Amino acid sequence: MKIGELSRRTGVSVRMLRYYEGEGLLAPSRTEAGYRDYGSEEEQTVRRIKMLGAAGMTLETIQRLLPCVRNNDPAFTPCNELRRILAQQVGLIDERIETLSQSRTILAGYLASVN
Amino acid sequence: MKIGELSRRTGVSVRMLRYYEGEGLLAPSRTEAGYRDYGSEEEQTVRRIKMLGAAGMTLETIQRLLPCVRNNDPAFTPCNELRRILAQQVGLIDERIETLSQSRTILAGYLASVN
DNA sequence: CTTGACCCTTACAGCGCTGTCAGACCTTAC
DNA sequence: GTAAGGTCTGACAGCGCTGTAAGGGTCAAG
Repeated sequence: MKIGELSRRTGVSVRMLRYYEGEGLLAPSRTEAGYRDYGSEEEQTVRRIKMLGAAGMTLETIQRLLPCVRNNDPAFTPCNELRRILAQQVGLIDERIETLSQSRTILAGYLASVN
Repeated sequence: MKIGELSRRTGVSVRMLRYYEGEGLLAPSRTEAGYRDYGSEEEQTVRRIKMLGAAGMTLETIQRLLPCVRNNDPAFTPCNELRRILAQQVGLIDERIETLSQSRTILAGYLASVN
């Protein structure tokens, strides 16, 4: 399928699909005319990228994760990597939540003092 | 005092002090030579900006808040504004925390499925 | 053949800061 | 007078996407 259709099916903008490719997350074949040609494999990948992205991961991080997620054959694991990265990401999120909570406390304090 | 000293005393970089001014949060007088000249009033303001900033507020938001915080004379309140903004900010933070929590759940799910 | 809908690449813009560099002046002290 | 250190303005860069626009091919239907 061509990029427009993939975009419609995944809800990812054409712009971003091309961007994914530029960042090395996607490598669709090309028609003779130079049009990107995606298979259902790629569609799957895009959905995964979208999920991981929704989880707050950077494209760069997702890229390191993708080769592991692609063949979820558990035997193929140069991907202890995977666990490490995921755990690290969770840690990162926890930090951010912690920071926000502190901010919340500060502001709530202000707010209370204005009552 | 000159900008360098204020920077040292508040821990805010010279760059950012000038930026605050550019954004209208600060308006130090100038010496004949054109040097910025800050008083203890301004130092106070910078500390407040720093706090609010640490609480995740945008400079623009802080700017709307400052005139209220400056004269904490509670009688002088065109600043019901203040309460409104603070409450709104807290809401914003809560939203972000909620989003992050969802992300965390997603990733933790992945992580568990890899065990 | 022409039109409209897609596709291609390249590149600029914006979010909200923050660092850094360049070119030039001021001030203090030796 | 000179040198060091502080200050001034203005401008470019980068973070990680994301939209948009320009200039130009491709493909299908009429």
